[in-house]
Amino acid sequence: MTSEILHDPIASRLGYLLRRASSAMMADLGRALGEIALRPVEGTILILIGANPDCTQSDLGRMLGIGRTNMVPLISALSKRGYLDKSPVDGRSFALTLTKSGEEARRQVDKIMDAHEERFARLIVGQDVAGLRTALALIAAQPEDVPPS
Amino acid sequence: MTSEILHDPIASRLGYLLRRASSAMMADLGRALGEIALRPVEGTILILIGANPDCTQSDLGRMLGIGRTNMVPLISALSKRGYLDKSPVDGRSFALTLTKSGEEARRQVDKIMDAHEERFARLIVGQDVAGLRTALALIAAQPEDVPPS
DNA sequence: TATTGTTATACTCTATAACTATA
DNA sequence: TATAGTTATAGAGTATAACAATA
Repeated sequence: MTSEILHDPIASRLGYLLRRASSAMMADLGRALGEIALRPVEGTILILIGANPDCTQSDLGRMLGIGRTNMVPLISALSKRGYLDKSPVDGRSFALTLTKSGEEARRQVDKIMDAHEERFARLIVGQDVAGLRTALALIAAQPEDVPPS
Repeated sequence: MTSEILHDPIASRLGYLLRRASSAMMADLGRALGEIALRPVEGTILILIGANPDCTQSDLGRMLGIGRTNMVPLISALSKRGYLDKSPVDGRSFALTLTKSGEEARRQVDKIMDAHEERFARLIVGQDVAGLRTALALIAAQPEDVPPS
């Protein structure tokens, strides 16, 4: 068993390659963002609020494909940590903005994500990166992406 | 908020594209394999045992990046379902083979996975699919992939 | 001493149902 | 009637510690 050569008819499947590549890259980002005690999804939320001040947590959920119930603890944690301000605008929703320290964290996330991307870009230098992005975007655009309301 | 145009500075990140593409493709495979009441990981295990008769569950775990503790319920479920035979070879490990119905299930999985891949191949026709595979394999080969012993 | 299989456990991620308040 | 936020809960997926039997 251990001494035998195992062959892997699954390794050539596009879906499996995608899953393993995604997993490797997410693990790297998780390690990198661990330096500032943020998870990838939390870093992403800071970036998105920075780019879309006064958006709601439902807006973020729609962008990220995360159901509104699962947004609650995410926004709550970032808020308790002093990174977010929630100002009622609607009576039922809150406009989200970054606090001073939230903006500082966002800047660090951006820097960490840039370095993370650069590490992987070096791996695939010589490949058609633009084509890779196009192909991934086409695949990602497939429905699935119909998260719970 | 809802009427505003939200912009998404994260959508251009390679890691995010990978994650969304992987998620979309896994969801599609999950739906497709749902027809025979198997999850992607279970279908994959049937394929791998078919290609590697007499392998152990630890062998499979190493191939898939799944820790040995988490292999237990997977193999147990497929075995209870009558898809696997476990024959002791070692005193401490079992040689896994497909039963008649396991082999039949494996054939169906293969067919379903072929159709699933074909659906997505059509999406990216015209793109450099070989280059895509190469890039994904390079990314997937990054460590991470150091699962618990 | 290292490996295989196992149990128990815990944490994250994701999904559903049900509720309140508001538009 | 639809939407925003919330709570509670359940199911995957993944991780660690600890143990017994075997190599």
